[in-house]
Amino acid sequence: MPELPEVEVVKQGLERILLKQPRIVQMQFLRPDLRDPIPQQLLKKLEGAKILRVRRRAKYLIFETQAGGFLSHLGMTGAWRRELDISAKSQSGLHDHIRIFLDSAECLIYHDPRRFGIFDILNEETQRKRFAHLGPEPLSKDFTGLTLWQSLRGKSVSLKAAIMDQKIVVGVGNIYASEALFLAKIKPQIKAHQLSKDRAHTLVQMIQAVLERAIAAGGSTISDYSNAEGRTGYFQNQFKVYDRGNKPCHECGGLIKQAVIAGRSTYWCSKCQA
DNA sequence: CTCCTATCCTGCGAGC
DNA sequence: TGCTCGCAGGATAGGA
Repeated sequence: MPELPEVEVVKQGLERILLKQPRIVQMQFLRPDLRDPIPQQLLKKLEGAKILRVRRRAKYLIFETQAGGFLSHLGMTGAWRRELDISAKSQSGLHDHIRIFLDSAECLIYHDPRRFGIFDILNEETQRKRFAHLGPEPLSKDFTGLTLWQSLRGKSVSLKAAIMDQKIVVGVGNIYASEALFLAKIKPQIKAHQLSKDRAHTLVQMIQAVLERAIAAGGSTISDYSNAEGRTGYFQNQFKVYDRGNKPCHECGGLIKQAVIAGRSTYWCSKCQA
């Protein structure tokens, strides 16, 4: 489901919900069988603590409490939603995995049909495991044409696979990789090391542009994404190439092509991205 | 090392 | 209408 813009929008929604720093009354684990088993005992220790703030790193949400932090990765189909005035005994939905009851009479519920998501305690070990290998944030000053160009040296993978590699830059997934390459007018199939410094500079600008526009549009809703307040995004209406195989390019009228690159569906304009 | 493939899951839409 | 098949926003282990 979510790439950086969607996770960022979820974060912003959670911030509004958690503005008054509610206390965790209870963490309830309905289905601990996510990608990795949820460390329930460690997380239970956060009961009673106030949630101080929510951050985002890459596609992870990080919740900070008085007693330590925890993290959430939405995988493909993970979603947080808020419900009001429900009890721990109330019926849960089929794919509801976690419920966090707050002293504000609200409840945060994590829902994830495909179970690719991650929910974990935040400590030195998990930070190392989850974050140590991650590259720069695409919207930060650490991500420039020069740093991207340098990190692609010697890489023979396709450029599209490279910008989806979280070690090169975080947050860019399958949709925004195709969209950014279209805006930069670069063919996704070229080898990563073939990108010139000039075009690396352009690509960085276009990655940043597409992510910022998507955040402003509330993210992209393909089938089931919505933010924590239940609102869907509308950036999917602005896709230039993603999911537009065999359709005309909005810019030049040329044919949008589709192929599998590094195991993922990829879209590009046969004329704009020569 | 680097790169590629298969895999973890469920749900949904296309096509028959 | 009902079935099967292929594919879906991510990340990683394991093999070449």
